[in-house]
Amino acid sequence: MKNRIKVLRAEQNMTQADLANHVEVSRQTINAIEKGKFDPSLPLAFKIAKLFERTIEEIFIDESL
Amino acid sequence: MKNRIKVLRAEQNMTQADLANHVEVSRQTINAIEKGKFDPSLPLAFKIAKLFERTIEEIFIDESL
DNA sequence: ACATAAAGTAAATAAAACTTGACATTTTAA
DNA sequence: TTAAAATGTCAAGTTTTATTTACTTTATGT
Repeated sequence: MKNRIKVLRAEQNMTQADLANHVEVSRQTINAIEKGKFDPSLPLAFKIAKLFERTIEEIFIDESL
Repeated sequence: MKNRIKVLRAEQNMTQADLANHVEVSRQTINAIEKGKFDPSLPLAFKIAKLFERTIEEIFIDESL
């Protein structure tokens, strides 16, 4: 699963730590998600989407056929 | 987290087992998700959304403030 | 009423999200 | 150019929770 978190962060001049604080996870969790090391839980995906005022599918790109 | 899976299933005359087969999880997993006992993983949420040709937010309703 | 399909639930397991801490690399900007 | 900030990474551990297996109850149709 890929995602556009990095660009959305950039648009808001937001650091990984900033985002982590806002959605209440560790900085490393954001980093790992951003790098595609694992997927966020659905609730966390919603939190992130809400913060960026986007839909989940606008942020996360499902790569399964 | 609530969801509209039950109605979407009904619209398609689909049983929990049918849906489970399509998205490759156990029937009980669908039942538990449907009853709100837990949330699906993000990949599973995408699978379900794709099957019903809906967006994730059209199916899953985030209740966090 | 009876057989069967469908749905519900509990307990156990498996899996994966998430944390912590530490350190290395890259970017920023002063 | 150098210090600080931001990012990347990795191991190891915790903990949450998704998912399964097995069993019970309810609905459906004949």
